[in-house]
Amino acid sequence: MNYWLMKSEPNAFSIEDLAQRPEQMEPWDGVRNYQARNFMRDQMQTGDQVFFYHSNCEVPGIVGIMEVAGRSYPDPTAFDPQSKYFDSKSSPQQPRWFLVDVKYVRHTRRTISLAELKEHEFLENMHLLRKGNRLSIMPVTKEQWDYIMRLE
DNA sequence: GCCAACGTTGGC
DNA sequence: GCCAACGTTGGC
Repeated sequence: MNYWLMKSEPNAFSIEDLAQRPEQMEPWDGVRNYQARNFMRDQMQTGDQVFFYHSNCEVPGIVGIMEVAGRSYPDPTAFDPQSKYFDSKSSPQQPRWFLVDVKYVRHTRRTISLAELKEHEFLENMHLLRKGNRLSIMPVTKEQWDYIMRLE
């Protein structure tokens, strides 16, 4: 089993949005970064555990936990000219962008803020905390995962 | 709103 | 292949 962190701007899609349909799978669409795509396409497996991270908001941080609900498949929004994620260079025959479905697990008991995460030397190697990091999907080690769970 | 850091694009 | 210009991310 792998561990991940996935960012979303709560204005666009928040943990509350995800929690509204706890039994349903939600497609994590719109990712248009190759590194993030590769994680989803090549490495994510059903049952992987994921931190839901709110970015670009008042208190950026980890707000919940979700689960990968299946293997990746081509992102249909890339084929849809009406979608803001449309990419003419991606076709069903040769898809460029992939996604996975995710499933709500739970909120964390509180927001574990970016500022707080930065205070922990143990976490200094997290992708999230590295200078200039802009990845929206990144792996988390089991050790980092367990450590953060104990902060909660 | 600012701006640093980064990724992508495209001319050469 | 280089690199300047541009667009985006995301903390602050």
